[in-house]
Amino acid sequence: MRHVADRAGVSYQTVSRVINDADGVAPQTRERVLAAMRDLNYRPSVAARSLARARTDTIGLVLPFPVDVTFANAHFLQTIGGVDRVVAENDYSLLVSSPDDEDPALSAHRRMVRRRAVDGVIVEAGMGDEGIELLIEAGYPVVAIGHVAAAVPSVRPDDESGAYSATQHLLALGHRRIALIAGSAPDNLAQQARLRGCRRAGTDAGLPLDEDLIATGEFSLESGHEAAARLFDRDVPPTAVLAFNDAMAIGAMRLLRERGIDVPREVSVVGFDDTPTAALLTPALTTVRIFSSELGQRAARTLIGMLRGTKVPPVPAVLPSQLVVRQSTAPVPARRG
Amino acid sequence: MRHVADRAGVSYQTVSRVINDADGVAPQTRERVLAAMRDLNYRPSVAARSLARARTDTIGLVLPFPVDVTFANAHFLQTIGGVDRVVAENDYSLLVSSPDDEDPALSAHRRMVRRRAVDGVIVEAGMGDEGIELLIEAGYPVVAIGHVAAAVPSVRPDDESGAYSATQHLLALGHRRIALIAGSAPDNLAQQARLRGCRRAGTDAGLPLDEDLIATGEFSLESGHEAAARLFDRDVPPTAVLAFNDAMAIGAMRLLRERGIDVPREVSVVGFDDTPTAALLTPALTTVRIFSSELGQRAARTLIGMLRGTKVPPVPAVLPSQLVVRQSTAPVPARRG
DNA sequence: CGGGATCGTGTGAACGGTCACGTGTGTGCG
DNA sequence: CGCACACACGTGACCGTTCACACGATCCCG
Repeated sequence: MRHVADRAGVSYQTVSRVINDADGVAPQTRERVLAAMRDLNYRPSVAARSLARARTDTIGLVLPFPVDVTFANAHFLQTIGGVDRVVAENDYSLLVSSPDDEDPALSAHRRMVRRRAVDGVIVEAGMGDEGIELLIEAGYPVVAIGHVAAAVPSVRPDDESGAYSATQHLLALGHRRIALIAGSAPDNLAQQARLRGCRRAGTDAGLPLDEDLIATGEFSLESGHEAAARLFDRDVPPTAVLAFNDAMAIGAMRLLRERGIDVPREVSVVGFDDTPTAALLTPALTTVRIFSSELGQRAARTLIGMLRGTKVPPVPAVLPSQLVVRQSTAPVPARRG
Repeated sequence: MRHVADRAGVSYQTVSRVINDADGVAPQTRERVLAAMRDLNYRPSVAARSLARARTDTIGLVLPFPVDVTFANAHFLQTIGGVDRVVAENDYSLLVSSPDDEDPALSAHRRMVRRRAVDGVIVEAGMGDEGIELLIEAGYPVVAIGHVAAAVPSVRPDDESGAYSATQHLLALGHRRIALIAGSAPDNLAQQARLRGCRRAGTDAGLPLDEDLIATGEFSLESGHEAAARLFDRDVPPTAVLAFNDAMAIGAMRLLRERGIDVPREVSVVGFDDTPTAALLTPALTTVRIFSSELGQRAARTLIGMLRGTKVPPVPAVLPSQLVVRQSTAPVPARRG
């Protein structure tokens, strides 16, 4: 309905100029056009615009899990919050796609590819990389958040060194029986990096970790609770627990409280992520901070940069992680008997 | 690049037919076209398609808060999870827009309107209705989730009766000093409905609520904790607490535990929403179930129905809420002294 | 006082699809 | 054996923008 708009005197390409505030349009003409647009309550059509410009100003976000489970994880919550902010600041829209039940590994990507509706895609690493390959084949610029093997730019926390320093911290406090509550997907790269960090800290200190003390959970509070239950049912229970996210650490703390085991006097607990609630617990949780929101922001900025023509090499940007020592860790209690 | 596709023998409108699997195309031709599409790795352009069809097959979702705070609320998590599922099932895409800091009440809606990129909009009620009006003026079909005054179809839980039955439950257990932990936005309609329900339960029983025992929070665990602290600092503390969401109820329970007050023996606690974790607490939380996911699904279905031509009157669909009695409520302890 | 920049605006052709038709085959029927 | 009709496919126009140009004024300067 642009011929309606040029009822305001001029011909409709001039209106286009005004909209894209290109130069080469007289101030008064501009005013006239703007007024007409306002009067007629005119909104340009993105469809036509993106057809002509061959871009949509929309970026896609593919989630590793259904919306309700993805966002239940505080880390994803934060990263995606960061993405959203940057995306909005730069006047892009955000199109989300989440996997369905039938094909968790690929459906979200596939849906994103099928309709050519976005300029680029941010993917939260979670499952394998086949989905990412799909997107690349389809010609999308892609940046990943988290640990991926695919040859795309990515941003991720330094999982290994985070795990390393957390373990080191516990070792320094005298702990020898350190339990891990890891994730249950052995092929997850972030998971592997963290395990590597833990083990390396052990061997570096000449005190290798007890592999029997590795339990797994689903990154939920409940699964942390259950994993802790298994660990503390053992004949010789651990004196410290390092969980691979805060939710599981909180679950473990809950179990310890139920069993009347004091944290940190009897058992130390360390989390991962530094969720907002970590600081508010009693005792406040010692945890590895990974700057989730920054991760998301950085990913979004990288992608937008790529869309604007910046060449970005397909290497991961690694953001440092940082151990935040609070009240849930303490020296190992003196051995009795 | 459709002329590339009809390298496969036919002329490019036939390809269009194949894509939209319209009838009137010979099976073998169809096969030939499909093969060609596959060979050339062809994907139709949504832009062109939506230009020609005057629809985008995308629905917009406007959030009441930034992504990270919206999804931190379990209720929103569930509703939007429901929306997402239905949207995906019906082959629509989901475009999300969240408010920025400058103009929380309108920016998300405005951004949605500016680019005419969606066929219809689902809005999570939160702030006022001006944003919704904006969308209506722009000509969008809109359906709201939650309590709104605007003349649009909406789906919402029965807040009033939920609050009513929760209060009634506490009264029936003999509680007389019932504290409320409400939200802090007095003009929120859901909030008002819940308060109305509580009060009505009181007056119906001839035992009006003590208005002094109404504290407010921000629907977070921490704010529930703080509100409870204020309530239990009083000379004559309440014997029951009804929080307007589960997170605040959990916060209250945490405070009570810190103070050595047993739930439910000494104080009963009731939540609202029936978050998945509510059942997993110890003691398991008595709470008002509001079927959040169904709310979202229903909203999405309604909107999609509207997009397909169904006329939907601008009245709210009210889903019943239902009190789930678990272990956090018990008869008021016998008065001592 | 005329000619080349420069500025403001109009022109035509895409962009990649869909849709309402029109046309050429093959089939069934009288 | 010829007619009507269904079916398969091609034709042209259009959806609402942007873009590279062409064009006519205006301006500056020699």
